Amino acid sequence: MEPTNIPLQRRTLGGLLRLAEETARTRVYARLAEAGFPDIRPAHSSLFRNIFAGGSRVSELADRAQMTKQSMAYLADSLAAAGYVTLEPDPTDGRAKLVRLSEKGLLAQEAMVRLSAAIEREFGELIGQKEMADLRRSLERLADRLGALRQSQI
Amino acid sequence: MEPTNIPLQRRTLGGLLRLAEETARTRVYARLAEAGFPDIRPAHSSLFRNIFAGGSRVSELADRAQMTKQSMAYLADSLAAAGYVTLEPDPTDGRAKLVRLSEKGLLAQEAMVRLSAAIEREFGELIGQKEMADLRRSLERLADRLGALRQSQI
DNA sequence: CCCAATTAGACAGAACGTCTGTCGATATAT
DNA sequence: ATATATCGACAGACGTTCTGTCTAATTGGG
Repeated sequence: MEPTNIPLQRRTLGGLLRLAEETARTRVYARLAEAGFPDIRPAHSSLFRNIFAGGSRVSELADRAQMTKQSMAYLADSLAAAGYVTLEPDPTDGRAKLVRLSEKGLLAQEAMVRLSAAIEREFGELIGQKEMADLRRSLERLADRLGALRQSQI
Repeated sequence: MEPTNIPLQRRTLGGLLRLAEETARTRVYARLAEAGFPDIRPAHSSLFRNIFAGGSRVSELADRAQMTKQSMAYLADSLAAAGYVTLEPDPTDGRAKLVRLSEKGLLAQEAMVRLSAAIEREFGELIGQKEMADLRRSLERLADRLGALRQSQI
């Protein structure tokens, strides 16, 4: 029997990215639950990642997260039900709704950033902190260039 | 007004990985559709990634893809309906079902690998081919170490 | 050889996150 | 002042995953 058991010789870039991302995501949300934030799910990160300190509108958040207003409204509602954000009418625009992080929401956001950094350090222990720093820098550069592309195409 | 408009100063590792992965995924599946395989969706990659040339069982595929047998069976059924795989009873085990790539399925798998390589090259044009090669090597090392961890924990 | 335990998959039901399409209310610009 | 655009709400759908339960088939220990 030949040792041709590996389905794909060269792993795809997408597969490699996905494995790293999924591992990081799983760890972050598991520890977030242990830390007292069990009702925050991965999808909520599009809100936490994009909200401003003074509050943001749903459509503003949807724009930045590159998703529909409906989807973002669904996330905002579920986070409001769990007490992470408050929803108030925007005084400057009668149509709009302001999403604002509550005290608990701020703590959760801080915990997410802290846990993400911890997992980055753990990855660094596996491949070396210097190599991990290089990896981050490359991903940042890639993200910047891809973002620039997206801007210019609009 | 302060320029404190960026919600998070330091982008999280997960966010960076997700952006790269999502961009690669979107491009691969858009071009796959243009190349004549419009009914292949991202979820199907867990099957294409893990299937052996001689065919594989559903539970074998589910194991390797780290998902439930039900989920993999659903993917296999939908790919069978679109003609990418055939489902035959396994002659060596009356309970089992063999999933095998059809001619069309093989072509699709090749196209996916080819497109993935093309997008990797495009990313390399953005950040430099050498830096891209380093990035891949780091991700491969990380994947290997994470895989080793997972093995030892079972 | 038989019975118990395991394994392969099927089926039903649910949850989650996303989408489209339509709608009323409010702002904005000509 | 009216036409157009925007904000969010509502209803409905789809894709992907999960749990839980079930039958059929296989395997191993006594």
